[in-house]
Amino acid sequence: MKLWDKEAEIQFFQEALRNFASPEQLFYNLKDGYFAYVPKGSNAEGQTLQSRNSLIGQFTEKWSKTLFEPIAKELGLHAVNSVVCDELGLPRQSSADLAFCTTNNTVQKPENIKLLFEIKMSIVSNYKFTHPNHIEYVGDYKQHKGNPALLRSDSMLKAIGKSINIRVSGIASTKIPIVVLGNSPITDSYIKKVDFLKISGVIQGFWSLNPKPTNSDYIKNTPKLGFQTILDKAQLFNNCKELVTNDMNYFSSMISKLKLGEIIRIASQETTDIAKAEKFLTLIRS
DNA sequence: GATTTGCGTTAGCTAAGTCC
DNA sequence: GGACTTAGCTAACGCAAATC
Repeated sequence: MKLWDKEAEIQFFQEALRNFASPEQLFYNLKDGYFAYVPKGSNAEGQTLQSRNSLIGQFTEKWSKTLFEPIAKELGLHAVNSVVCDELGLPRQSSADLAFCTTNNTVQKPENIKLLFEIKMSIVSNYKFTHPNHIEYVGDYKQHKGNPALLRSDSMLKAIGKSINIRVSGIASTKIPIVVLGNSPITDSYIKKVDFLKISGVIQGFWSLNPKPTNSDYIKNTPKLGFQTILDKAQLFNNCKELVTNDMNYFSSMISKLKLGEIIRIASQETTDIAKAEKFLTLIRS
């Protein structure tokens, strides 16, 4: 299976049309024909397409599961959609889109979840539909009005908010890496933020699974790799392996140097480095 | 120096769907 | 039936750079 590309987007439309969806559910019905997005310079004629949302959401979540399944297997894990875990603030109504777990169940204990993914993917480029089932590429994301995936500020904020929500749900979440998956680049205004989110440990990365979203310029990676464009499956595998095999711990605080120094002094009395770290983590959370 | 333009963001709305 | 989720669009606003 390949990474995200035009064929994946065309496949989505054709599958949806074959199964149940009408052209009106999937495309803007404009003067010049049916379009996935409103081209720049065109008028939306009052339309705001809603009917595609849940369809593309379901498609990208299943698509991601299929892409990650062999990777999970290689690491001795299962790729599971819609994971529920109350201790992590993931109820049934707002489950994790995708996760690597030790079992294939939807309802999971925190200790069996090894990696959490939040998926923020959409149709990226623009396409024109003509009856009965012809779909033609008409331009990249710079040529239409809509902002796909991670280029939308509210998608970024939603992903960050959901991750924070997990991080503040309790210490059970501190051992689980969180990754946001997209299929577009990010905007300039989020470059510093994604790097800071990675350095501070809140989110381990924003990964675009779309190696070539446009032929013109786009942000491929940020300086600290808070955002990365995934170019091949080997890179994807290595990234996942690193997150799953390193025994990592998230911690955060807002304390005085005096208090911090005290914690370090007490922790450093332990004999081994691991024991020092464990003592430090206990103290900083108390 | 004043005005225009562009960008990023928030608030609010929409339609379709899920869950309880 | 009600609460909530989702992604897209519009209106409005603040701000700063560009232009007149």
